[in-house]
Amino acid sequence: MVRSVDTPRAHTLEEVAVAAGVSKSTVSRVINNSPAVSRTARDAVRQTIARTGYRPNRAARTLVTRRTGSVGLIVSEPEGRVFSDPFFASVVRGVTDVVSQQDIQLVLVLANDERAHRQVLDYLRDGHLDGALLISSHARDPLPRMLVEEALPAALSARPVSPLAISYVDVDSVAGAALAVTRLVEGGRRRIATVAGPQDMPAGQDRLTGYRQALHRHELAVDPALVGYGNFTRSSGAQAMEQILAAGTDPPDGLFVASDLMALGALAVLAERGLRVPRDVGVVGFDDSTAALEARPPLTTVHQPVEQMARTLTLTLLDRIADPGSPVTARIYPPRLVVRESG
Amino acid sequence: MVRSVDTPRAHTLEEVAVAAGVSKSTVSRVINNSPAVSRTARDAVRQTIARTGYRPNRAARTLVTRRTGSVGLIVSEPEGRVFSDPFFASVVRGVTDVVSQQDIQLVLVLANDERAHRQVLDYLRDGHLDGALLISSHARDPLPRMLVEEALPAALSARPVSPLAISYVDVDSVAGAALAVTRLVEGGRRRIATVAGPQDMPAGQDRLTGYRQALHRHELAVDPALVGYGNFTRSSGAQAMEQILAAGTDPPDGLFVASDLMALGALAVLAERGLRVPRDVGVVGFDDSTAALEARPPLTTVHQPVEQMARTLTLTLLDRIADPGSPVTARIYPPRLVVRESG
DNA sequence: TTGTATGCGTTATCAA
DNA sequence: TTGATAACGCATACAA
Repeated sequence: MVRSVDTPRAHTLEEVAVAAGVSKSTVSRVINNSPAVSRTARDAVRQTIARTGYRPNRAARTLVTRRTGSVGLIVSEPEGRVFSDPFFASVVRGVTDVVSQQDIQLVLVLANDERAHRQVLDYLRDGHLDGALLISSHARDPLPRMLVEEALPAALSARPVSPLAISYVDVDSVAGAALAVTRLVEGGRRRIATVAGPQDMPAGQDRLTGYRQALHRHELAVDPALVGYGNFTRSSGAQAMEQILAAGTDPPDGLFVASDLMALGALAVLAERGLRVPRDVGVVGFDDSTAALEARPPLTTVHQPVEQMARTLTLTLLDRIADPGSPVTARIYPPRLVVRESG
Repeated sequence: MVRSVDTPRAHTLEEVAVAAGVSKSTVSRVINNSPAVSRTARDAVRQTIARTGYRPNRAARTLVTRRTGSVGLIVSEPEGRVFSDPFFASVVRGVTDVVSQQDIQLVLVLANDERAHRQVLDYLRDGHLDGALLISSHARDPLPRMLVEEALPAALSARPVSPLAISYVDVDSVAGAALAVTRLVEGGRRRIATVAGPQDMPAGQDRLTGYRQALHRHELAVDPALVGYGNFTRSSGAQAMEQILAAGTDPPDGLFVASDLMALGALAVLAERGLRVPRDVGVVGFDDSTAALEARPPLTTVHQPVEQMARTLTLTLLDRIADPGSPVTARIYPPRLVVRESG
């Protein structure tokens, strides 16, 4: 960082070599941490690099190593719904955290349609991207399978819909939902409704499954009228809630909402109807990030350590890029209840 | 796209040249649309390219042209608050729309601290990035000035705090806010409150200014008790609203909220307090995107064509990258009221 | 442990 | 209008 004023900045490896009195090869070795360099040579090179502020040319390096040092963040979701989701914010933080420390670039790619899917594959095949991080893919998203078939380095931010030889991280949504509903039951609630997620996504399916499991386990009936469906957005949560309130004879005394954002929508509707939380209705949600904290009243939630998951996911991908033979891994995070006051 | 099965894929310019029976130079010229190529040569090359599925190597090209074909999306905001803002989603859509059509990569960079700021500058200086798109910078964000000082290609998503020789797009927030308040006045409201934005951001300042202007123009007093401040997040909107309701003797009969997300927070508080919109309180907000559509009840808003602005912004940057001598431009979009039902 | 020489795939210069 | 040829900056096989 410190470099004397009269030292001209070195722009190439060769300039560093000359200044340090060694060959280009030696400089290259030092930069790439080759062990086959003498202490004295290494020190000399390191010093001149520091003094001259030299930084390697990425393109030149890529040309010979066939590595770009950049990975794609592929948002494979129709019309960027993901973006306004706090879940996404956490993912980005986790990913950039890992990536920026290793001087790797994160390339943002929106892949909504067929054409965009092909583009992603081309990018990987052409070596513009070393690997791909896939965010929030729907059941019918063909991208994960395409990536596996072409053996391109990739990792998913959630369990793939059908079994696939691809690494991913996820939370145990079944257990999480069951945990939420159990808490409501143990709090004395008997008419427990749920605002469920989309049933073409594992996260949506699993949370509904967990809800059902918990009810069965406590010998409570599953009333279809108490189940509404949303697509993880705030407004869809509100709609589902309205539907539940309209359909039922009695309003529910407990509510499990399958996502953060939907919880906000559902809470707004409850407030509108004059239903107090948790006096009238106990609510437990899923916690993607801070939205749950903003909920009014504060919401008891099943916590998802999204940022940490994203870090793990990124490291997994980088491993795989470095060593294509590394095994496929699946990391399932256990659920944890964060009790605030509601529910 | 169509290419016969027995045609081996061409990976280099040279392979294409051989297959087409011309020299590398000619192939290069065709690819770069040089006019100095005969029709016959051009056709031959184009055909073989299509047949072999050849695509140029980005790194090799970058090495000689000094252009990476990628621009940075710099999110210079503490702790990615921007991410959960629908404003950001629209920006990303607009930017990717332009960028993907030109086969330019979008590199996502979170620049929260000093260190990250330097990194952005380094990236640009080192030529890893051809230019930078800056999102939502605060008053004390030094990045815009740093970019200008080093003459690095950049564009801002909003008017810079202090005058700077840098291109940007923005909406006329003063006029927009005035438009909103005027509508409330003309609807017969007299005690008009505002949930204002942060006063260290132009968007926050201007909207408060517009609010004041409109009140003055209609000879209504500005009551400090009717002004609350948020930071553009949903929860801060709720807090500001609570503060206003707590402070005042009478509740307001009109409300102007300086942002989309804050409006949702404010509406939730009104609902909680049993204040009906628009019966008790007329509300007009600012429309960053879809959040306003999700507002319950539907909100009359001052519309910001964020996606289009982002497209313009991107094109501006690309122009500047192509021709560094191109003039600095500022595009201010006029406000437009989208009447839904409230207000 | 070090240095020399070659090649990565393009674009650009120059001569033909 | 075309083609040889020389960079671009780096990593690496090989020789020393």
